[in-house]
Amino acid sequence: MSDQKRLFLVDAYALIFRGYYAFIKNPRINSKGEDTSAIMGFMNSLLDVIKRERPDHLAVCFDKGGSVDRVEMFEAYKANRDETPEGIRTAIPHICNILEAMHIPIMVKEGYEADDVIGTLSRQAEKEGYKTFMVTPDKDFAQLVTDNIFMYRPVFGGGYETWGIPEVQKKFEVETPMQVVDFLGMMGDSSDNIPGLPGVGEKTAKKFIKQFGSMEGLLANTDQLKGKMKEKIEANRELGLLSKELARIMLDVPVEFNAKDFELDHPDVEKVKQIFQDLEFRRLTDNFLKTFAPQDVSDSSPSTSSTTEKPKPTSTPKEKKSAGAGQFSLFGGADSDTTETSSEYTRNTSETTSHFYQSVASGMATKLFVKNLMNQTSVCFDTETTSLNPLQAELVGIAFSWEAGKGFYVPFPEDKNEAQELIEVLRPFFENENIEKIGQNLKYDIKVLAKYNVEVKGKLFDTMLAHYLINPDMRHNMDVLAETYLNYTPISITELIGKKGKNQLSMREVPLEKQTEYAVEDADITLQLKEHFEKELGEANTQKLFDEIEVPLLRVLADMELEGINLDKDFLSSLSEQLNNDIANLEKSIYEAAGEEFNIASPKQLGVILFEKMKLVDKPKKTKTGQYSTAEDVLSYLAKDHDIIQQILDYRGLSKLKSTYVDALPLQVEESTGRVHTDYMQTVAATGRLSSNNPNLQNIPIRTERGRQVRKAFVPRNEEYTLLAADYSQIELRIIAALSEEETMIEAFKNGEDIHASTASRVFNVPIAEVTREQRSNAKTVNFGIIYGVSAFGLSNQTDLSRSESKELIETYYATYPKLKAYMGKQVDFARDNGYVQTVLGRRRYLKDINSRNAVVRGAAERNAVNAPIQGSAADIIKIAMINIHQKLQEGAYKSKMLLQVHDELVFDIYKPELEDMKILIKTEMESAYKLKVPLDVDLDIGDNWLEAH
DNA sequence: AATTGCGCATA
DNA sequence: GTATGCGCAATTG
Repeated sequence: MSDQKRLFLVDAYALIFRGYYAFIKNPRINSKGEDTSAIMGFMNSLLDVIKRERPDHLAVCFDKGGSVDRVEMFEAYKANRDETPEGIRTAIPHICNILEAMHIPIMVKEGYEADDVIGTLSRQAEKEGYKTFMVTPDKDFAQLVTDNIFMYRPVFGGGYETWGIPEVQKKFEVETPMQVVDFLGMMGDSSDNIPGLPGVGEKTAKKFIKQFGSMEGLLANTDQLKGKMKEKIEANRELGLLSKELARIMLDVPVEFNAKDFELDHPDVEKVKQIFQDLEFRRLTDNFLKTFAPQDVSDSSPSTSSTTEKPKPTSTPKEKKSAGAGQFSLFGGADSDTTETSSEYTRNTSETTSHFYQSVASGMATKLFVKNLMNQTSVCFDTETTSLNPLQAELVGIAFSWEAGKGFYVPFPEDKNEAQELIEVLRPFFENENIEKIGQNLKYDIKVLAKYNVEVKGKLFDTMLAHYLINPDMRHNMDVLAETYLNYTPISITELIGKKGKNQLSMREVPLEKQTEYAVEDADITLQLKEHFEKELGEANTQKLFDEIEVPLLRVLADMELEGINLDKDFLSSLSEQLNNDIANLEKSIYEAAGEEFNIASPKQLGVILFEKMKLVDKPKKTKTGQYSTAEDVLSYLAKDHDIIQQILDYRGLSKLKSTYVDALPLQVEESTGRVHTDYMQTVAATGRLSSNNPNLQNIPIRTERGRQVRKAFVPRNEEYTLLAADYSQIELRIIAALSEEETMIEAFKNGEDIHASTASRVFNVPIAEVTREQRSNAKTVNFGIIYGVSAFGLSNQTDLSRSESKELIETYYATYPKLKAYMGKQVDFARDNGYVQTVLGRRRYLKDINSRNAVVRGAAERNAVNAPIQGSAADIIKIAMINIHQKLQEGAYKSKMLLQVHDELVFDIYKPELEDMKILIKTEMESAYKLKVPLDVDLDIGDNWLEAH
């Protein structure tokens, strides 16, 4: 560890904003009526940094008067930023006073931004042999990073991450941090109003950086570009260069780094105490005194871990992280869970890690292997197949691992009979109740094995599901997990079988040796991930969710997917013909009205016809890409004045219907079963819902008469069966009523009232019998809106009400249901304090933006805080119902099957003789899945197709 | 052949 | 206002 001096440069406004918004919903106001939120927030961060890092040198940098140079270059620079809030402006003088009393130097330079001051100072310090840490969340600073200059970014939930050169290289895909300027210049930055190059976003910018290295490189080589992109860039040379200059942090601010002045000195304790007292800070005073107590701080500081590392924190991260090993926190006292220790490392791969992977080829060896396998208590396995579609997949091999770094691969013969013989040898393992099976996305393996008539029994541990509960917002690919948690890069599948498309190999064509390396590595890594996640699941609720909901559900979903649903192809093809007719007719009259033929489906061409040729409107609305907007709402508005518009809308509707459903669905019928098998994704929706794809059976039309017809194509297995649809009535509204304990609403549900009419009767103050259709409809819109976190603006867009009428309606609504309002506020407060919200079963959704200083971003997080527990609890409840129903169906050996889930609805193929039993079983299980203060109500419908069963 | 934005289907 | 997935056009590789 070096004993290089460490300088911390704090980006004051960034931390002040963060602090201020942390308290925005319940601001700190002292008895003098001063809003002290910003001061409190900032001081907490500052003390936190000092406590964690014990810098020897520290300064706080402010902006002053904005950047004269930048505004001179570009008038709009930062023009669309909100004005500084009152609470922040008044805080600044106080903060300066405190810093002064703490003997912490304040660096400002009129006409320069803090970025520039920090940039300049960090370079000067570097020359004098310092390591500099720029304390800021702002990504722009990445351009300043060098071997000796780091970003020290606060991350949500407390803690910091350090960005050195490797992090910047990775994050921005650049070779040197300096290229971040080119990158930002190319793609622009809307919050700073850096325009960027038109048509260049993140992807293209990264590509250009790799290809040309810089903005100048790009502009000098536009001859290598083609088409539209070439034109646009050549036409915007100046803009590009300007953008780059705007993005560049200046390094020549007339300030001077004087080591002596920046030394972290002892504060004038009395003076600071006095100021804090005037501001009425109690806890902060304690915190301050502890931070500057002369003794060893790491023992007294509450946030430090109990490990007895030396109190003096270490310097720049240097250690190599070893795969699988616990992370060693490089900043002595820092919280190791949230401090990301970086980084001069290369990631491990199978080439740099010792391992023992072996294939088990001969019959004799296989028998010995299975004998060994059966002695294990917990084994990770992974199937390799010829297809991602489990119904078409043939086994190519199965990898097993039960010890990190070791594993075996059993290759499968191509001959079906021989393969079946081999699986019989392995059957005892899979069907053993006492051996735990570990895997990544086990639903897939279970489905593949089911096709070989093998059932996977015993306890399961799915690393993908585990990670979904631990961190629902991340992706859960094994490759990503391995890199994140094990610092290990597995062999990529493309390395083995090539890019998707023409020359892609089947796994079968890969040499055995490579199959073994790849497959066993997967099993090995998954096993190691399991060990990691097992600990993280520790939280009582999460563990329970995993064991009692997600893992059992995986088997249920596998069965539903294997079952599929019967589709009436003939019906769809006749529907398709009808649609074709109608579309052709519309097409004809549209071309007539327009006077020419064009692609109606192309918004671009359509816009030109409508607004340039026909000039239907004086000043047409444009989209942000500069085209005429032909969006639904714009056109609907014009529809009553122009027949052609209505025809275009009809055309669009019918084409969409035809292409997305009527023509697409029959193509998804699985040849081997003659049925449609959707794939439920258990780990994509952040709220805990399932999603469905290939095909998506959760968005089959129902609202319009025409669209609804598609549902007729979903039919029972045969004449002996009927379809049954069971859906929860108003489940989300019942949940919010129950969780908020809003008695008025709870009573309405208990009495079985029409909840929207009931709401209307109360907010419009009329007897329930006299509620008009319009009143009920408006009440319904608000009821739904509440679940999403309504605004008056949103409501007036959805109803005929004006903005002020909407506002009034919302206020009356809250007055009618005061506890509902209180509940929403509580959720937001909880999120602010804890960084997450949770469902009835403790499923968490983390909301990193809940304290954002951007009002729009923060607002979205607040709506999430209200919506996620509602939507997520509903998802929890139906999952419980599915598991219980599935179990009952198995226990009773019923022929009836559960086929589909559509968020609040379950669809079954019912064997007619079982119908009465099923009605009772399904309704009972769904209504009793979870006990709330409001009864759950389920509607059942039966029919010869999905439309009738509704 | 793959990515992006738009528009639109569901709960 | 929440949560998704998919088809098409447009644009490039």
